[in-house]
Amino acid sequence: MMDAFRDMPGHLVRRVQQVSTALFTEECGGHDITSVQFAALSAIADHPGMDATRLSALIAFDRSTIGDVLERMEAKGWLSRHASPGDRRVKLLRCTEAGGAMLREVAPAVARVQARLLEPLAPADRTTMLRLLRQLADLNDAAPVSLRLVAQR
Amino acid sequence: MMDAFRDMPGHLVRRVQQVSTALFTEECGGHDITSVQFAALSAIADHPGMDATRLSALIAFDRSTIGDVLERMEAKGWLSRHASPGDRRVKLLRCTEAGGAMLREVAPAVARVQARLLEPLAPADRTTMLRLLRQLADLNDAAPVSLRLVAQR
DNA sequence: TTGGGATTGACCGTACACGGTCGATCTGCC
DNA sequence: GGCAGATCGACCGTGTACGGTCAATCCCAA
Repeated sequence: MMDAFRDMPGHLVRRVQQVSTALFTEECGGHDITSVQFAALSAIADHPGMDATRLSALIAFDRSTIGDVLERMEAKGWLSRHASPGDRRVKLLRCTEAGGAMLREVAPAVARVQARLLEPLAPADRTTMLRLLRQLADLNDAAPVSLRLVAQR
Repeated sequence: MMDAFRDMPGHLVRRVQQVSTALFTEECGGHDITSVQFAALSAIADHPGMDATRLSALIAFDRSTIGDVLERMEAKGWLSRHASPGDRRVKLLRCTEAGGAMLREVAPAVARVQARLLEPLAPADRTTMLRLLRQLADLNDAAPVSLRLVAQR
């Protein structure tokens, strides 16, 4: 079986991920933002005062990684982290003015990424693809242990 | 639009990638092999005497990364790198006995990963998903520049 | 034949993924 | 009231992604 891995769903998903990243970089590269940072900033703007653990569950992030991502975004002035009055362990996240401006600025480019990603499919297939992706993604049974534990609460 | 990014194809693809990785780790974690290393070893076994650049094009790898991956696999004794007689720049790749044994050993686990990844879909949808993924992945137009350049030759 | 452009692998820097640990802190249960 | 267990953020180690540079080498054309 020559090059059997080429038809494996796992490998294909990895390649589509590559395409997605490449499109994002092409459309938004000039704004010094990554797809991961956009998702995080977007979620923080929608849920002001959230802590990092809740954010990681919301956007399916590894808790170990999110600290670095937030630090980079804080350095760029897109968000603020301040201690929670009720719980001294927690740092609450808020989107700054600059962060909101960045979100509005890249929104059209992000929309283009999504459109271009599914563009090669027939219009009917695009809807199907979205439905199937959602089905696979929503299987937290298969999600990393760290995410699964959080999701159970 | 609350949490709009949750329905974006880019975000969904990222999450499916996560599921895929988690399944691979769960099934093959005990063998000290990653999905990336499996794809590389598999390709080398199918194409003995290939060089690293050709390998990176075949399995859609970044040329900058593949050196480290190969080094780790060489350290585990799964492959050998020796100079090409014709071109002193090139290092030819070959799968060792131990590498071949590892491939045979994990093959059933890798097959289970692929099955489990698509398991939540209806049988008819699995075929569709594979077709759509292939369609999106084969768009080298959208592939990273480094890969596109190699593919053009 | 020689020089310029292309190719190869090594390397660097940054960003992310994920499993794991640690100290500080909160919470529920006895 | 106090202690065990859970949680939070910080941190570490390894593996991967990707853009970029560099020296060595190859190849083609002038």
